[in-house]
Amino acid sequence: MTEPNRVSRFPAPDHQPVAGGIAARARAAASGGARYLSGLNPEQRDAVETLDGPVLVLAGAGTGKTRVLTTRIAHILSMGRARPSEILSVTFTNKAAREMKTRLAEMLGQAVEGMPWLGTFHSISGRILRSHAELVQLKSNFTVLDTDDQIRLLKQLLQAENIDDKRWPARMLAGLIDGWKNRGLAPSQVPSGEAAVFANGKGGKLYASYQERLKILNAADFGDLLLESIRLFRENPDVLRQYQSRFKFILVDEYQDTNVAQYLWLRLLSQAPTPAAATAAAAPSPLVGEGGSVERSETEPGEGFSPLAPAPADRDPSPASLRSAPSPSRGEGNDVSAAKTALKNICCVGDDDQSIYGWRGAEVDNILRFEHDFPGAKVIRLERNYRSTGHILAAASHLITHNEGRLGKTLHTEDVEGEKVTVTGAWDSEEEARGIGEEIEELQRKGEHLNDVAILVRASYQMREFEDRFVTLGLPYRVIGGPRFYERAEIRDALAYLRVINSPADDLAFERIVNVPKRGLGDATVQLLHDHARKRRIPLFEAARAVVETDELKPKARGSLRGLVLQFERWRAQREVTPHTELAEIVLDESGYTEMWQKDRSADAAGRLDNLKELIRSMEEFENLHGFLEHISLVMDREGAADEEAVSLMTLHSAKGLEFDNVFLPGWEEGLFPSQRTLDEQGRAGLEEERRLAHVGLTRARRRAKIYFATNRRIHGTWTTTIPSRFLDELPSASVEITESKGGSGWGGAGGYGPSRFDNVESFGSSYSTPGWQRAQARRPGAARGGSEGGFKEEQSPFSGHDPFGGTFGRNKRGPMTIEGELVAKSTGTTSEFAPDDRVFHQKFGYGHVIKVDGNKLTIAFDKAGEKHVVDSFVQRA
DNA sequence: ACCTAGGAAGATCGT
DNA sequence: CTTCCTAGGT
Repeated sequence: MTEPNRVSRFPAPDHQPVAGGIAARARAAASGGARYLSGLNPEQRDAVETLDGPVLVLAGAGTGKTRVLTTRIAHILSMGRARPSEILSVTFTNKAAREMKTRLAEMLGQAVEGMPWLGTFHSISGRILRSHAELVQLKSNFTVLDTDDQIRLLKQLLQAENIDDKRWPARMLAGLIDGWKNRGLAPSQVPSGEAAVFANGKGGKLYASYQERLKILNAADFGDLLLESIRLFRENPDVLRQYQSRFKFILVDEYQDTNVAQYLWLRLLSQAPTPAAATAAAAPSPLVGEGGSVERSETEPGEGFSPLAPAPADRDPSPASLRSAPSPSRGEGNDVSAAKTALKNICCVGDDDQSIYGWRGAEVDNILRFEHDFPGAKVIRLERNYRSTGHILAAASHLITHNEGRLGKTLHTEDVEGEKVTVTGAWDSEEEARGIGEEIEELQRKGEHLNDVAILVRASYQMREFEDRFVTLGLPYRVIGGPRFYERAEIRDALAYLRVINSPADDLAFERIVNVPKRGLGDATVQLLHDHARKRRIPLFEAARAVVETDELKPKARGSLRGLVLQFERWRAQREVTPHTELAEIVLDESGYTEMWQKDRSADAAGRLDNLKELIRSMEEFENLHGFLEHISLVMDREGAADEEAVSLMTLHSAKGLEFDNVFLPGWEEGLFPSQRTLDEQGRAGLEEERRLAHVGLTRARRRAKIYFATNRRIHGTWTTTIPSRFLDELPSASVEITESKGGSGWGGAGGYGPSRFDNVESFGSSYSTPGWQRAQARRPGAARGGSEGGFKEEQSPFSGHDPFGGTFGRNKRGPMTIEGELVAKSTGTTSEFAPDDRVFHQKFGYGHVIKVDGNKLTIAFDKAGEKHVVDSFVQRA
């Protein structure tokens, strides 16, 4: 996959496009008078055609940002200004990278493999790091640790230091270390004041020993990918030079989300090669700067803008001040013109109003200071929105004006006014879900496609309610960016096996699976291995191999461990002769891992086995095990069948960059959105970020934006009354319509809920009086506590009108009852193939038995998930 | 070594 | 209401 040699073979003096290559094709595409340029508005065109010097494109939501980026690449190629491999193009998410590849492919006709340096900051950094791993004390097959591994490792360190991990949780330390890494700070660079806040001054030391451990484990965490490549560049100017001369053009997407480390990384790469290299590389490179780059490198890597000599920590530990620290050295000596020619052709695209990753270390400051950081930069604003109707855009624009400290853009559209943004109050979160469910069904009847409908939530725990509701309704949905595929336990276990095969020093992986499935190797055994390993400074696996030869273990454990060691050795040998997918199957099989789940009768066991199959399927795309493991933690995200009609359910964060005709925005309540925690921790800056998030949410909508809030929401399991979000008051009334909830009572309406709501329960008919229902109620003692197993809460909670069959009850005479009527009528028309007491299996809820049948709607008591109402096509006979 | 019950603590956002 | 962790029983 990656060719380690590729980089060192560079630089190639030849700028002629390779015949038949991507560039040639781009040229061909351009032959008709640059056809790809037509259809761009003047600003977009300017952004595409301004190739020299730094460019900042301020692109508001829906103004054609991605189009500009991809067209710009096409333009560079077709002008013959660079070859595909000389363009560095970074995005934040894999999704965005993929999107760009697809769009480019459309524009140029496949051949995007020719763009090797299009990817996320992390994947590109990782790739660079692997080529020079030994220079940062790693081996090229190093493991990328995810958050879970990170925490476990830190826990071990805390234990070793005898620090009470109750008082000083590993999570907190992980957060601190992440923060430091985001700011480009190595252990020695952390301001002592900050290093002291954890565990009575041990924070800095722990960070240092964590980094040491990582090297021993041949591992890097996410932050390291950037931090270590920065170090690589600084400590090895020749390596830096290679990349500097390689990349003729740099493009950055979502620049507003870059953190300090990413800024530094970009900054290093965007310099023209330093003099030492200039003689070698600059000559055949007429593209970069005029007359070669003879300027003194005001940026001797390491000094110039290093946050190493940052503001005294006691002045103000806020990131902003640390961030501004480098500026004096950067700005001083004002040889602006020199700096101008020293900088490469870097084009950053972003929108300060969509900066929503402050918590991850993003510095809006980066974009606000662009002109300062890249002197002579040209700033281009894209303000014409091609996405949303007038009212939606007006609402979003007006809302965001409440933020101070923005660069200021005025979005406008030539689209029709369209429908007003609706704001709907629901009594509680269940009603909210019900209301949205019904609105979606209504949209469906109007002929809308479910693919054009999205629900965007602030926090992922809001999703559950919708999922439950949609399962009940039989409404297809897909969760986007939910729990990451590779974060699932079974995937991580499987990967751990493969990791141990690939890299015997991977102690974390070994520890994870040494007793999974159960092999009788418990804490005591593992402890013994640890002692051995530490004493002799060898990996756990080696320790195991050695210990098996002694009689330190009880015979049973010893035999079991020996078996495991032998198995691994066999697998490693097989690796040479067996295709990696096959090997994976063998490993999962022989280790007993598959069997473990096959025997498991719990609800999700079947799903887990499916996931394992999917994992193996996904391995096919890679040449070998090594290549697969390299990419897995960075690139892997399951991409469900996207062509099926389904409502999309996701967080606001993961919605960035997407658009839908119909967007539902539930949960606009104080405390949830804006999130209390953000407010507490970041004050006004936090509030502004939340507001930007709201802005992002609204601008995802093309034709309909529907905001909801609930008056009561369950927080930590207890019902709490909430107040509507302040953001609602910040919407322009002319573009907003207050509507009544279709899911029941509505909040503002005359009196809302009366006691009469309950009166209606009886009259609602069959469902509550049927024997099945009563039996169900009788056999559910949990109901007395508030329905711990789902459903049946209406008994003691006057708030929740949970209706078994997905309709609405209550006294809303119009709409809802009709809908219910339809549903009931439909359901009684069909006869289900199921009967009470049938044993069934459900993809999501697992095994259970049928309590009641009503047409195609079943009431099922699931073994694990409690009682649910589902459409019969969702279950199968067990 | 394994399992279970029970308590305590805790919950954005994601490469 | 969850998940995580510990303690105690087998």
